[in-house]
Amino acid sequence: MPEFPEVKTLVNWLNHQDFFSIKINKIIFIDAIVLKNSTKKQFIDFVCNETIKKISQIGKFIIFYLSNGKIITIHLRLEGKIFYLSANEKSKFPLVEFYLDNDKKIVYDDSRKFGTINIYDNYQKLLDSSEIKKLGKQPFDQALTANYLLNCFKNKNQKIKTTLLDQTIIAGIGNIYADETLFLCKISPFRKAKDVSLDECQQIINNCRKIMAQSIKNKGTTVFSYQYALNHSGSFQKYLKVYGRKNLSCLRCGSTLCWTKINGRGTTYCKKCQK
DNA sequence: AGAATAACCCGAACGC
DNA sequence: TGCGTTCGGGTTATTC
Repeated sequence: MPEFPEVKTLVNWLNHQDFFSIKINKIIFIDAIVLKNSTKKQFIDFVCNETIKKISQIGKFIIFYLSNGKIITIHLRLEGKIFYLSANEKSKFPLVEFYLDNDKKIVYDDSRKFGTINIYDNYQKLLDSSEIKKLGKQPFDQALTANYLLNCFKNKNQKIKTTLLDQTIIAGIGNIYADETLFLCKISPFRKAKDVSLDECQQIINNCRKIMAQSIKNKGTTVFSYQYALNHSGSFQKYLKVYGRKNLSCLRCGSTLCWTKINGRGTTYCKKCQK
């Protein structure tokens, strides 16, 4: 499932493609369920005859800047993908196809149909939108400090695993990197967030950054069907220490890794070395 | 108000 | 082979 490193990998890949400044001629909807703040007609009027100028990322959101100053956001949720294909190629689960003036198309593909696409008239409206405004600090933001985290955690009665998944605190951590970060920090996922110390907050930040940087180098983690482009997968799954290793031995102490659900999320951890 | 849970969705994996 | 059931996962809405 795409988290910050996987979205980063995708955005890097997209920024190396050749569709910039090429006119979008036509939009085909296979299923418009992904449109959250516009109708099909509004979306077509908004996008057609424009070009893509730049692509960036905020947390797990992908931001497309168009030639008219307008903005499209895409959130991949669980299974969303963006492909750049020849006009006559077909992806497996296309929902929206953007046909360009070069006989190619950009496809939003999503077997689960969980992803979201929103449009904004300008950058300020994006920043003021409910989906972006509430986001917390991004993993590599200088403003993500131990004191910031401690302050966010101090009244949280939730388990730390749940709190790490809260996008209003750190924007970009998902289930894989939450489990991996807690393992590296030797913190039990069951600990209450308010009981995490300042020093541990710093460790969470350091280890989260370390592991995400490694993942980005390896073009993300491929589990389930993640790929950042058609037939391009990441390889960071080879380096995961707990996620997906239920019942295997802990790489640090050798005891058997446990698996449980914490607020509905699968959680893998080492009972012996995570306190 | 804060926290837990249900709902969204459907392919894949599993059970019979 | 084929049908039915279960599961998962990010986020929001709903319930507790």
